Amino acid sequence: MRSSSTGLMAGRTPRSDSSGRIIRAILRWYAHQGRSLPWRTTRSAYRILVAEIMLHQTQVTRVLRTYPEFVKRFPTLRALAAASRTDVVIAWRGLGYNRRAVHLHETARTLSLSCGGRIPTDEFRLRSLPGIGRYTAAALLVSVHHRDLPVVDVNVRRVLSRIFWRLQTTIDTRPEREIWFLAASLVPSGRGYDWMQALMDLGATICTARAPHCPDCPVRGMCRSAGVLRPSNRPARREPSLEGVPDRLYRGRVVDLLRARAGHAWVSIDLVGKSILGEFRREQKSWLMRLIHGLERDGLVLVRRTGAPSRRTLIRLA
DNA sequence: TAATCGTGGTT
DNA sequence: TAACCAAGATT
Repeated sequence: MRSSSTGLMAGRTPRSDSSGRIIRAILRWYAHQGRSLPWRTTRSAYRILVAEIMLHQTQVTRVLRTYPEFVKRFPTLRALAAASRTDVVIAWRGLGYNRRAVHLHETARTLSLSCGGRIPTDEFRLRSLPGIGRYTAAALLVSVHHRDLPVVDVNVRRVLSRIFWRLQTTIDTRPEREIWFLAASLVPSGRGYDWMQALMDLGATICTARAPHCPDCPVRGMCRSAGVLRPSNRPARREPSLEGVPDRLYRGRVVDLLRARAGHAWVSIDLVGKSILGEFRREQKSWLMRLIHGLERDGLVLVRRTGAPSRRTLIRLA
């Protein structure tokens, strides 16, 4: 039975009468227009875990470039656990958010020690793992065990917000908790997996953030925001930067440099500074050290100081 | 709960 | 180029 008739949405969500039609229309669309992705055809919980972590805040097209090679290099959870962190970070190249590689590696080691190499079926055990939060725990339970649970990511939040509320601009969404509540009432029984994938595909290809393609949408006739969303003019937030280049980009450059020199042991921070800045001036040293200590905190690099007389600071991948 | 953190690509 | 964006996590 479709959830539209369960009464769970009483008084809280608009159009509860038509949600069944909306669900069916989206599932039908997904059956024909859904994307074909490698982590949708595997039965391996490990491979699904890798994909989910890689997909955090990362476009599918970018994950597609790295994922196949990564799971070929580390075909099982145990293989990943047995690898060195350096090798895992190197294989992570091109994905960004390098801390995710550290977290994934930690998770692999934890699970192969304590859970016999199995992915937990318990939400709270999953969420105790580094880098796994509410979204990822739910996504894993749905993808691996085909549980009928709500899963809310940025796509689902955007799509459901637009369908069920009449929004003004493309950046508007309803609050997180409202969407989780609504999402829980929509999951079609026995089809939670398809439903999750369908919503994400719709959000990624039709109901996109900046320029939704409403005419192509399977629920254009039932969506409260279809055709009415205006672009927004919200001012952007400033971020710390050195001469216009945000710090976060330099972080990535430091890791890239170390990746390229893997096996060459330690690199002095003067060389690091020169490499990423071109010219490394004395007054930039404290800035660079702050950057490097951040990487150290994240478990990405090791820092070592040599004694007198040279007193240099050296770093390498952890 | 909202703000912050954090990469790399696109527009 | 600056602003925006992408299968979030954390505090």
